[in-house]
Amino acid sequence: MREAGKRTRGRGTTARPGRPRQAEVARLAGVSQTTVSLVLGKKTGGAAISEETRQKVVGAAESLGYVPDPAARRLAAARNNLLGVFSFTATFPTDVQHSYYPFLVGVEQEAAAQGYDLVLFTGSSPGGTGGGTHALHRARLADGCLILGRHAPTAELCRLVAEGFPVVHLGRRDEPEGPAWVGADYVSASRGVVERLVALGHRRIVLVREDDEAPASTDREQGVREGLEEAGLPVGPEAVFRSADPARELTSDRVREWVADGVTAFVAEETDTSAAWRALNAALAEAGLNCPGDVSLALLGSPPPDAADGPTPAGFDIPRAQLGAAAVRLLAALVAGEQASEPLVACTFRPGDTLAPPRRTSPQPPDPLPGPRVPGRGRNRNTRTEQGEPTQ
Amino acid sequence: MREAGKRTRGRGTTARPGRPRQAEVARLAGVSQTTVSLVLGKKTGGAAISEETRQKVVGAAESLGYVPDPAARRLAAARNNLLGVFSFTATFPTDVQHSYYPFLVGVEQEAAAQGYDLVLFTGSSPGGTGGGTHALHRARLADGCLILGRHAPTAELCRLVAEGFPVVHLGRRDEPEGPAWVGADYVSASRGVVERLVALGHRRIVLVREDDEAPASTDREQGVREGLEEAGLPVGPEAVFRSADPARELTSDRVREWVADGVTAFVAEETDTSAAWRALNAALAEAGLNCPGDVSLALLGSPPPDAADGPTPAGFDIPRAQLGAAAVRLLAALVAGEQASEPLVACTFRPGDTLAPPRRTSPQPPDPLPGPRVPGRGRNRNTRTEQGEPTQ
DNA sequence: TTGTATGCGTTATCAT
DNA sequence: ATGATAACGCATACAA
Repeated sequence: MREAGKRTRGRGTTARPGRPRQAEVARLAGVSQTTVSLVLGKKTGGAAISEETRQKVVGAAESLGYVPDPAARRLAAARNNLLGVFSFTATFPTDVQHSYYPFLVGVEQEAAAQGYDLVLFTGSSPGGTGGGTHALHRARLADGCLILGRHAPTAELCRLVAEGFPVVHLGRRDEPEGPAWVGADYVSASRGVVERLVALGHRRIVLVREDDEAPASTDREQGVREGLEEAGLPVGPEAVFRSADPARELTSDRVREWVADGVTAFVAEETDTSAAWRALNAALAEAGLNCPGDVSLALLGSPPPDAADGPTPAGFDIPRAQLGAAAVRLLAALVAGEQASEPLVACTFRPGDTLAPPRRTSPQPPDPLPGPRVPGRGRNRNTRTEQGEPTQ
Repeated sequence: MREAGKRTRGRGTTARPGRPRQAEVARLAGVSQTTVSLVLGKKTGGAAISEETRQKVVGAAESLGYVPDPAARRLAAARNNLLGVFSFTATFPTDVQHSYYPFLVGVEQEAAAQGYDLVLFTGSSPGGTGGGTHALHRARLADGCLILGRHAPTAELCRLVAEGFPVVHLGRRDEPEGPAWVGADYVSASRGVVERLVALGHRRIVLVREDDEAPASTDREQGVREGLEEAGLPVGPEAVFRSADPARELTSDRVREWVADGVTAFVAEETDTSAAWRALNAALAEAGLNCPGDVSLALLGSPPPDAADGPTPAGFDIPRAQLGAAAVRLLAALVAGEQASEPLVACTFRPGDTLAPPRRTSPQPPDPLPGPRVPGRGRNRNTRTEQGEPTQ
């Protein structure tokens, strides 16, 4: 049935006119298609190919303007060199501030380096093929998949993971059976900040944070606690001020009280809103305390863009590009069947200009580093924030 | 030869564990693979499929998490719902200023709306499968492809186009056989700016531009000329100051001369460097002329970000997101085999605060509007910029 | 060293 | 209304 060449070409909707195939190159070069594949694929594969045939093939290919068909290549190779990127808010929101752009910088670079292209799954927006909660199904189109937003449908996600599909989440996750992830090492970074303060001579340091259970928050607190503990400083409740509404509850009176009580440095967590940081600055200003002089300040994260003109707060920056790159590396490793290693990426310390040694007028005894001194009403230091080391 | 199932799986380097295929869906549903393809492909193809089998198939596919393999689909000459994005500088450069981000905003939105996912081909960076000048080859994995940078290898590009592969370039192109494109309507926008100036009473207007042959430059000039002509104002060489090095050649003396000669308004083109605009401002400042008072100023484009604190220059903004969206719409149309329509996207006028009526002290006769002023838009006789409508 | 045969997953044609 | 079967273009185990 079917005469030769009956409908050999132009079957599909996208008729591809004269694209030369390996077979034609082969004919022109007087060799077999296999040889063409071998030569053009550069796969010396242990064996060699006579320089003569190689030349013939290359010449023929060139004169025909042969280019390999990626679809065919990928179909045959059983991989498509595609890494999916899933963001459960728009990947490119109109407000650049909240975008994943900084991560994408690293993602793209590393993907290119690893030889992958990126598939941007156009979010959970309607109109997409999958649509809605089933959006994740399209992920299988790629060799593996990167999750960006925090609002991925957990069930779907875990299903993918359970089925062995390589998935990496950008940002920490706590599910035991959840996807692999990479995240910033907030604990170490925060501890490092406290260490600097201690090194400068500060002995009473207060962390100001919002009332949030996000890992990003609890990690920072743990880091601060570790730093304090390490220096033998009190880690009791008086070391942390936690408020759901810092703007109102963090008053100038409260600040004055702290300072009178011997506090010489404040550390604020950084969040979407920077509420803690803003409130702290406002309260200090209202209390008439200025920053490097009267008290030292540090911000556990990058300053909000609208504060670009003030003094640069000391603290740390999240290496977003590196995080993106790390995520891609991890994903590539998973795709290749290798095992993943360290999911944490170190933050970089930002000296800023809000740090100084404490005023000597404070009521602190000038003793160096006191031992594990547990102050009067100190509850025990319960550093166990219990989120455990990442298992990935 | 070859026993059945001898090496059916795991041939490739990256064995993808359980990526379900249509055959497995078929087995689970108790039908043939063909039926699965029919059902999942929604191709009613003349025949119908019993609702019962359809349900079985859909159910099986869903429970298996089946997703069609894009490569296979492509190879079989079908569509992917994948749109390629090719940027010939990094898609996400570290310097956000120069990025395609604003375009991508629209691209993503419109792609989602049209039901496409995006494939970001990781630039011309080495390490990519194709690498170097052959980077464009990978495009064929998608149904069509968007070109972002200005440095795409023209030959390859035209080849794709010649072979009937849907390609849309973001930004004007002049090749007759080149890809379809969408671009900002600089001509109309520039003409509009001149019209405003004229409406304010300006009769002597000078365009300051760099020495560049890019369409973006010549279009602006043409728009200005059209605006002048329309108002019956002189469009001779004295209306355009063109310089390869405005910073040096656009002196304060030159500016004073113009003003003495009756010039009351300047229009500067906007480029990468904003050289014309900067030079103009510098010269005016040095000449002691201030802006809305002594002369009116307009900028044919968006002001450079580092000028954010000065007065907002009047002029127009390029609706980048809309451009991106328009590009996707066009590409989708091409993929669907439809014909393309209007490649130009209108810019939005920016009033700014650098415009005012001319000083009455100038030697202009206060006569109203001389000449054939056509107030309406008469949108073209136009744009005879000769790049013709895209032939796609 | 080169050629032969076969499969990758899908769509499309033609039989049933 | 379904099921075989043949491509699509390339890569590879295996034979020569």
